[in-house]
Amino acid sequence: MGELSAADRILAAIRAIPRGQVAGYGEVARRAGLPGRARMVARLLSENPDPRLPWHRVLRSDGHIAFPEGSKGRAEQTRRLRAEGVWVENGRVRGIKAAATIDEQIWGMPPD
DNA sequence: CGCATGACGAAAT
DNA sequence: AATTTCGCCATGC
Repeated sequence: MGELSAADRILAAIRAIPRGQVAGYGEVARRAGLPGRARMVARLLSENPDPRLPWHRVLRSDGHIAFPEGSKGRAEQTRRLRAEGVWVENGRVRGIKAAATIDEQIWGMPPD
């Protein structure tokens, strides 16, 4: 039977992040069965050609967007996340821990 | 093989 | 809480 490559498992883990939610690079790596390989996740994303991949849902472990301030990527990622109802402020996603508020559980989206 | 690079992480400061 | 330091992993030269 065909074994999935590490890259395929990482991509699958990224695609598995639900809309409106986020995950850290290292977190994605662990979910793909590759603990300690956050940088591999980052490398794959940097070279990913698939526009369908929800790359914007992947952040640093501290909730920060990896792209530098003022960069196009930072702006685009912020835009995409907000479009899914994620609260982003100063290149930082809030609610990493308290991700599930009552409203999110009921409406699948944080309150206005 | 050694060294630099990078969409990283955890701990120390 | 923000930065710096150091560790890790995959690649490319």
